[in-house]
Amino acid sequence: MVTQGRPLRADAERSVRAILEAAERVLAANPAASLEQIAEAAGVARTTVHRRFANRQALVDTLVTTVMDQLDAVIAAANPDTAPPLVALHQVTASVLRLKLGWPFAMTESFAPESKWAERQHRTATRCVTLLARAQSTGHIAPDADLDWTCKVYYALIGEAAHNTTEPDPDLLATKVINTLLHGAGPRP
Amino acid sequence: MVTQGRPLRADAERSVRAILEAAERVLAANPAASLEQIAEAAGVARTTVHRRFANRQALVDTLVTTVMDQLDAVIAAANPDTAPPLVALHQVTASVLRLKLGWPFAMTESFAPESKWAERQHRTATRCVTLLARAQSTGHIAPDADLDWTCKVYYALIGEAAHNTTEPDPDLLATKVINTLLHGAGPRP
DNA sequence: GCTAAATGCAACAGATGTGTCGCAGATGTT
DNA sequence: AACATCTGCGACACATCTGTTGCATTTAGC
Repeated sequence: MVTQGRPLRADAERSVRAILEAAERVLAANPAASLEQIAEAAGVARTTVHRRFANRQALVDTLVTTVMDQLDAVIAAANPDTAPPLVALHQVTASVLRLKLGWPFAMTESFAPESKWAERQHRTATRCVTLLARAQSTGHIAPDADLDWTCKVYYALIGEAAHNTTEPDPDLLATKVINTLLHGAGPRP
Repeated sequence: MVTQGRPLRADAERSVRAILEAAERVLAANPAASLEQIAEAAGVARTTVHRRFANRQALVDTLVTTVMDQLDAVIAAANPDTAPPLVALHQVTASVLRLKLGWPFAMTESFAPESKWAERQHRTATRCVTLLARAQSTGHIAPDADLDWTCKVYYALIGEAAHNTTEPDPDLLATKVINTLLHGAGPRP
C-alpha cells in the first residue's frame, strides 16, 4: 500500500528485495505476468506485494528507476567527457552490457520510447551523442557521420549483443559491438 | 466464430479486411489493446470480430501469416540466390523496409523469438545468412566475419531504420542500412 | 423481389487481474 | 519479555476482457 514511510524492518526489506528480483526475472520472461506470478516467484503472498508497492506501476517504477540510477553511475564512472573516447566507449559498453544482462526487463523498459522515462532516457542519449562526437573529433568516426543514427545503431548493437548467449563476457561483447559500430562487416582494406 | 467455411459475401470480406487493417494500426500502438478497441477502429461491432475470427490469437495469426507470406514473396522477387549479392541485398532491404513501415505490428510479432513463428522465421534467417555468405564470397564482407552476428546486426539496423520518421523513402533508408552494415560509422580510409 | 447471409445490439457467463480488509500468528527489535 | 511490525490466509468488491447467444434489421446476390 505504501511505497515509503519510515525505515522498514529487516524482514520487510528482504521482502522488497525478493519481490524486485523476482519481478525482474518474471517480467523479463513475460512482461504481462500477473502480480500473483511475481509474488510466487518471490516466495511471498500476493498481498505482501500490494503492501510494499501501491500499484503494479509503482513496482515497475522502482525497478526501472533503480536500474537507471545504476546506468547513470556506470556512465559517470567511465568519464565519458574526459577519458580518451574509445576507452570511455569501451568501458561504457561493457558496463551497460553487464547491467543489461542482469536487468533485461528494467533496461528494456527504460529504453521504451513514449514512456514516462523518455526525458531521462533522452538525456542519456544526448550524453551518448556527445561521446560519439568526441570520438568523431579524434578521427575514430567519420566527419560526415550522422551521430543520431550512429547512437541508435549503437543502442541496437548493445541490445543484440545482450541477447547473445554464447559469449557471456561483457568485455569481449563490448569489443565486438564497438568493432561493428566503427567498421561494420565489410573487409578492412 | 469460424475462420474458414465457404466463400464469404462481399460485405463480409470487406469487414475482414477492415478488421485486419484496424488491428494492425491499433496493435502497433498498443499490443495489449482489446478487441473492443480494434472493432471500434474497424468500424464494426465487437461481435463481428468474433464472428470472423475465433480467437484473438486467430486474428493475430492471420495478420502475421499474411505478412510473412508477403515477406517470402518479396525476398523471392529479389533473387537472392542468383542476383549480384549487393543488388539483392539492397532490393531485399528496401522491400522489407516498405513492408515494415506498412505492417509494423505484424512484422515485429513475426520476428519475436520463442513464438510459434520461430521455425519459419529461422528459415528466413538462414536465407539471409546465405545471401550474406554470397556477399562474403564476392569480397564485400570480410572473410572472417561472423555471419550469424552480421545477420542479427542487419535485422537490428532494419528495425532502427523503420523507426526513422524523417526519411520515409525505403530506398534511401536501405542504402543507409547497408552502408552502416558494411562499413560502420568509422572513417573510410 | 426473394432468400440467405451478415450485421448491430443487448445481454449473459466465465475467467483473470487488481486492490482492500481483518485477523491470527510469526518475527524483528528494544 | 514486551511490543510493534510484518506476514500469510481467506475473503471481498470491482473492473476488464473474452466468448457466446438470440433477435431484429440491413444488405448482397440471384
